Amino acid sequence: MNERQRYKTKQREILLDYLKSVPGVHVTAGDVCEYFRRQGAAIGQSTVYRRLESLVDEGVIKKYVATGGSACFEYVGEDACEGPERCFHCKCTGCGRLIHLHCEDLEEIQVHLLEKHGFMIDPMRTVFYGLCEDCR
Amino acid sequence: MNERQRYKTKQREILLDYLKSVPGVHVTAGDVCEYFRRQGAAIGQSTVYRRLESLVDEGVIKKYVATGGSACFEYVGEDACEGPERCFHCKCTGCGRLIHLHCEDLEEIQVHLLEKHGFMIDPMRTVFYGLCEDCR
DNA sequence: ACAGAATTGAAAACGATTCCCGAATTTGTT
DNA sequence: AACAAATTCGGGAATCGTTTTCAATTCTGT
Repeated sequence: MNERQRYKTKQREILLDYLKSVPGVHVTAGDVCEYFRRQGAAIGQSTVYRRLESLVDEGVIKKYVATGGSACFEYVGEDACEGPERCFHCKCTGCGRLIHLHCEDLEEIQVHLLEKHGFMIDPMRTVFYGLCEDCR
Repeated sequence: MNERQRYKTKQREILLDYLKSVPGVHVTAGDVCEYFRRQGAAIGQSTVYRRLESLVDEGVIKKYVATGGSACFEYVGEDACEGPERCFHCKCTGCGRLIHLHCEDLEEIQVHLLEKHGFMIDPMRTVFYGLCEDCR
């Protein structure tokens, strides 16, 4: 529906580069701002927030809820979930690993939620929290 | 270690009474304040926040957190139909509402994730993000 | 009724995030 | 290269939800 164009700007690029450089690490918007401030790089904080949000929309990074604090972001590795729309993610609260799932059965919950509960889930923004195989 | 005494005050009592009167319903601190303001009841907002927090500590109510918006609270009834552990939450990115779901079909995804992917999802921590019926 | 401890409420402080808006940048088109 | 339109930028102000401050009040056990 909403297919407006994305401009690729310097700010967006260095932000993504930074996130890629710290894989598996939770980073807050504040962390990002501070990092770039130290670097002397020019990114306003509003831009940081804006770009983080759009990267989440694109499924390139994941956003996590920090209980009583600021949101955390993390780069979704290259291990390509071909088309982020079709891919779910699980975050292990034990080891912190981010697990990619492309499973057709899981897509049923999208259908189920939509048809039975009228809720249209957004896989790009949704993360399952729990324990991975190793951590149990 | 820290076993300080709790005083039972009028404010604490009417707050808990209110929460008990709306079982299974998500209530924000703001909701509570507004409700009491309408009632003409005397509870300052700081007290609302403080008492909500201590009720959470005591395990009397549950607190739910999601990105973008205020925390929700819910009374954990004695009857408490199979408890909050058996219940999923959907957060509408449109209106910001946090929606409760206890649906047996949804529990299948727990089973599925566990058996097929070895991942043990924690419903208490997991929130589905997307659009609710009204917002689509 | 007393003393000490805990709670209260109003206002201020606070941190995280969003909004505003004029300026700058990017893109596709001549 | 020059242009116009769309998008993004950044700095500060504004907003939101929540916590803190502090003097006054209320609760508890004795």
